[in-house]
Amino acid sequence: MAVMTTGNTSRADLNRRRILDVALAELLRDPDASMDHIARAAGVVRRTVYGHFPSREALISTLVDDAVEALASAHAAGREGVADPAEAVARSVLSVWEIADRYRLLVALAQRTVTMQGIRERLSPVRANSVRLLQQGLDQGVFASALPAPALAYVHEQILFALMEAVNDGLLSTQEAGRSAAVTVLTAAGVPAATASDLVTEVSGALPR
Amino acid sequence: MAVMTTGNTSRADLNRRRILDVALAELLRDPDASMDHIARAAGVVRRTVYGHFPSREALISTLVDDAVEALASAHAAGREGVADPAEAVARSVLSVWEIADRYRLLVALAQRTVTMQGIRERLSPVRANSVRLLQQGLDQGVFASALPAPALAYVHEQILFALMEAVNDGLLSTQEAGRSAAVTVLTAAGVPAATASDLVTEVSGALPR
DNA sequence: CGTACATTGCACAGTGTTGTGCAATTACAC
DNA sequence: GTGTAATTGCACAACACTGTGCAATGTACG
Repeated sequence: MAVMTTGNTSRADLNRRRILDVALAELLRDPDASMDHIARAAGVVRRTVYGHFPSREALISTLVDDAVEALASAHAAGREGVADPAEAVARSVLSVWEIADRYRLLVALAQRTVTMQGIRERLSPVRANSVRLLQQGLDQGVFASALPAPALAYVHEQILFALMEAVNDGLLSTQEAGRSAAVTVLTAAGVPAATASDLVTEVSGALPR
Repeated sequence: MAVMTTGNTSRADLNRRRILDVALAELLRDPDASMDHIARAAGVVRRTVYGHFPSREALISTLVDDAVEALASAHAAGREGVADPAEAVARSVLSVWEIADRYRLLVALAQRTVTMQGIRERLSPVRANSVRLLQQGLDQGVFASALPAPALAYVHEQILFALMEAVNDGLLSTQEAGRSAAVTVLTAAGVPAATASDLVTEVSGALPR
């Protein structure tokens, strides 16, 4: 009986991880994908999935937990120790872009009445931070939008998803898409296009990458 | 046997219309809403819905037909006889905004693999027009975005939906939301915020309303 | 009133999905 | 190899939804 610490890679754990990865992809394609569909896509029989997750709800819940955590930390990482709202937004978008697929799944599942009524609640603190940041920018006159901050946050979010779809359809490369997303979000908020572009290249160049 | 021309309002026709209206709303909330759910929301029994539409597919198909037609004509109306791409975009957004809910349903249904594979195809000419218009703006330097026109079209579309949700959540009034949508779309495309705002107020003031 | 038509209530078969049980089989470690 | 754990292949029961049939009820209209 080997002592199992975090990071072990037994056969079961590999399967579990693969199931989660495939489930993310499949649920992104169709939020109502069946357990059988997910299982087969993961190269596994439906019964095996139930060996790892007691119910469909549990599987999705695990996905949601991971996504919320990843989103919150990505969002926070982007704006820690940054005073300028525009720069904070730029860094935040670049950071969130890395996990945008999980973010998108969260929103897709939250829209669905059937699946988890708690997603919106668990998402709201993150969104509140986003709104606060945008409000700062509006107050300081860095952003010139006529929209109230909460509405601007919706726009912010949907721009990310629009560019994800663009990447999905081969209109954009993944790397440049992150920067494009940041620039477009800033531009939509009312930052002059040239300023936004310069800011993002500067910020993304200074990233610890 | 009365001669029935378009515009009659028998009891059956009223029910049919109400079912369609309610179905639009319910399917917008949940694209997989059951026939029973839609029927009850329309104050009718499930069997009655099948009296008007032979199948769920047929009901949705009717909705889709109306939506595609409405979208195409709204989109066209916005840019007829207008030379400036920015003004055309502004008018187009204002026009499409009137039927944005039907537009949104189309996109929501198209994402669903199960429901109608033909929606994307029937939507593509409209989207092609949108892309062409945006491309003009980019070529003439009216729009300053670094995004390719097709990607910008995705952003354009999602901004509309974001502001619909904002209206839905009471963050914006319906009337001002239309103008805000136009301004935000233009701003996201790289038109300076002040210019966009002026253009839209001018255009919307000149609208035959 | 009586006729025509729309709606209702119920019952039904077919289908897809979820979650569970259990025995057989397979992979991995020692 | 032997044993332990995971995976597989069925076989269930329960449930929700679709689409149809038919008799009963309701509603408009002359």
